Amino acid sequence: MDINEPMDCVSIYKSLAEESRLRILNLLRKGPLCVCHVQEALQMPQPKVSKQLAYLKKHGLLDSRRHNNWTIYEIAAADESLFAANLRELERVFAEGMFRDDANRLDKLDTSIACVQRDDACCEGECC
Amino acid sequence: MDINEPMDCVSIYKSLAEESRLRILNLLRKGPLCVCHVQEALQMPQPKVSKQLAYLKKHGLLDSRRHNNWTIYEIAAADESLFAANLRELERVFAEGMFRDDANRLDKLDTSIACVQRDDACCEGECC
DNA sequence: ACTGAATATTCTCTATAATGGATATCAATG
DNA sequence: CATTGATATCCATTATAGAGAATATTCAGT
Repeated sequence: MDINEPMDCVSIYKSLAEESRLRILNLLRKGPLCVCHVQEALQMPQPKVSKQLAYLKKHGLLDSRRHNNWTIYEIAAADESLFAANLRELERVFAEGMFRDDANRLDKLDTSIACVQRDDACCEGECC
Repeated sequence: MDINEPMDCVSIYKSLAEESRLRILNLLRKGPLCVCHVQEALQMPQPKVSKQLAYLKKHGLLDSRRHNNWTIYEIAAADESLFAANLRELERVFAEGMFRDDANRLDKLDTSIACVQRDDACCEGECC
């Protein structure tokens, strides 16, 4: 993602200027996730999560791939861009404890029966 | 400016998520300016410039001081913050030529009769 | 085909913020 | 004290985006 136009910058900043989207980035920085896990960790209604994920993808911050019934989202590769720089900064902010509750809920999901051992566990371990 | 709350991050990103505000930061990165010079360089209506400057000050990105009739705005000191990091990144983006026309108009103002030699020149050289 | 789970889209409502024009304030000067 | 230039605020309008509910789509398995 290369920055030439003002709109590129504005688009990135707009994408980052919403709390639920920052919370999503906080979750995804550790690795890809399916929508349902983001929904669980954020404790938000599914349409809202889906819409914000779509927003971030539309603006180039996320990639997604379909895996059976699940859509796996992950942070888009973004070396040397304004977005990459902000990811590094946010990493620092997140590490200081912002959105810790979300991260804790996600951690429980990752190692819990609900994700790993249920027969409807998604992605066969790829995303959890 | 220390970042602890999500709103701090969101507020900074919102502040940066508008083209005219980025154009203002591009002008101010070289030093303080009064409103009229920003207005000249951006070729925007005075109320719009004034409002965006007020917005940036309200959200902690700018400081201002009164000097006779003029209000001098400058970028707020922001070491070690998310804003500081983005200033560094924007410096790079601006240096690549974004908003070059604004910078050129400002350069003309800085060395022109209109600013330096007229008897209503502001700030006695402090800001131009 | 039908079902159910996962995800996406649509709709309406609401809140926020930007725009443009007019006007108000404020400080210096005549 | 009236005026002028510089700046700030107000108002009405418009545009954008988030919220919440309902519905649609997609896919695997039966």
